[in-house]
Amino acid sequence: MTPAKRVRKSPEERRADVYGAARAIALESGLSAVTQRAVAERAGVAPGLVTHYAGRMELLVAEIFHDIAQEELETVRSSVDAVDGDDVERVIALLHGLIRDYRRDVALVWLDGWSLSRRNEELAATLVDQARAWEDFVAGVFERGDASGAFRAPDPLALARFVIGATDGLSAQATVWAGHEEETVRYVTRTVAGLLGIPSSALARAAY
Amino acid sequence: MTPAKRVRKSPEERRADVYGAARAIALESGLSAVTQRAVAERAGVAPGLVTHYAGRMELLVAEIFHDIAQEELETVRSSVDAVDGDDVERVIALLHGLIRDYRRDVALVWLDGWSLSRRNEELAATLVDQARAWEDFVAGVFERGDASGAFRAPDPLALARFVIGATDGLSAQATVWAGHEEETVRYVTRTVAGLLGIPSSALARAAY
DNA sequence: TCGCGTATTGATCGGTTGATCAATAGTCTG
DNA sequence: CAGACTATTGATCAACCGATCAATACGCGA
Repeated sequence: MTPAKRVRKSPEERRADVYGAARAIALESGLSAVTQRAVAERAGVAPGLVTHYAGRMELLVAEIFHDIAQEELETVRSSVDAVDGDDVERVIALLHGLIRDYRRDVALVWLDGWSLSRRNEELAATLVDQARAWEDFVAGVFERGDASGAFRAPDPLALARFVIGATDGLSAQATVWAGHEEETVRYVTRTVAGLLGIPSSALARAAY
Repeated sequence: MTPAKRVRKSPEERRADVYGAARAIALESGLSAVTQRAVAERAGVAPGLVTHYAGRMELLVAEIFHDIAQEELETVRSSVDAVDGDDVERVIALLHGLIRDYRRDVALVWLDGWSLSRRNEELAATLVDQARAWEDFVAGVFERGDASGAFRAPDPLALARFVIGATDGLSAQATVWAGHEEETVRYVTRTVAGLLGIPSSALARAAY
């Protein structure tokens, strides 16, 4: 056994390596696959270095979840903010982000998160934070449209919870109705549009 | 160490003990807590006896999940069948069963199931079966109401998937909107009623 | 009451996990 | 170029996991 050649990097760079590896594993194989040894191997590093940078593995898992959830929120947020049309089109963009562009890997990470949070306090706290952030964001889109008179949303927060819950649940079931994604996406979009009182003509205009 | 006194039971009875213990653990602490030793201790039995009756632990987990999911389906089904009113009242009863009477422990078992199914083939198959059974049941309720003219449900299966997905997702978020259960339940009920074209007068009649 | 069939035990194995830390070796500084 | 600082290693620990099976002893039928 010849000892592996060492490469010495700056703490920041190495930390980025480790977190990047953990993130990739989470997206590929789920949060529960983010183990010390798996991360170490993927990062091309000794197991001890992972906990050296992460502290406890539970913290690493929670932080990775935060990063993944946060990034997806930002992605959808910016795609909604990029809309220069009216508030109806913003809602369409939001629903696209929530469903059509739905990333199965991210959905599974959320699923693992809910399941794992029972045994990981930090993860549980992070999960609640992220869920709240999503609620605020989605409710904000509804609220704005209601204020501008583009559609009706008397209870934006309740509707936000409903829409988020529905899309979360539906993506969990993705394994079941594999092959019916397009159909389901269209159905959800039309349903939410109906709830907001958005006429079908506006939907058609937005390529639906 | 004095050896524990043995009690000899019929295989059927002992099997029931073991499965009962596994079921209780699953409802209390989640599917991932259903381990050989935990089940053995709870059943007051040696670890070896658990696998002796269950075969592999993965099979036991899958069977336990099946039993829990199946029983809840039957509970909701019979509460809907017990309605002697019209089809609108059947839908109300269905939604009550899906949401208001929602059992958090069962919801968490479903959550664990989705998460664990990635590493447990039998569980994955059982999960798909149960999800289909729920879809069929809920779609059947909508279909019947549509046929009788009590409400409109042009695409019962798609609506069933939507409603189930929404309630699943919402129950996953239960920790987040703790304290807002009643509000959310009412909102979902009114929303689904709206989708079916059920007038608010009919809802009011059913105590909503 | 005895004996036999079998239900039951519990120690054991190989595997996984997270955490720890003395030893090692890069690399920057003086 | 020498030395010190510190990033990195990897073996090691205890705790868990599922699976196995020879040994044991319970309790029914004769």
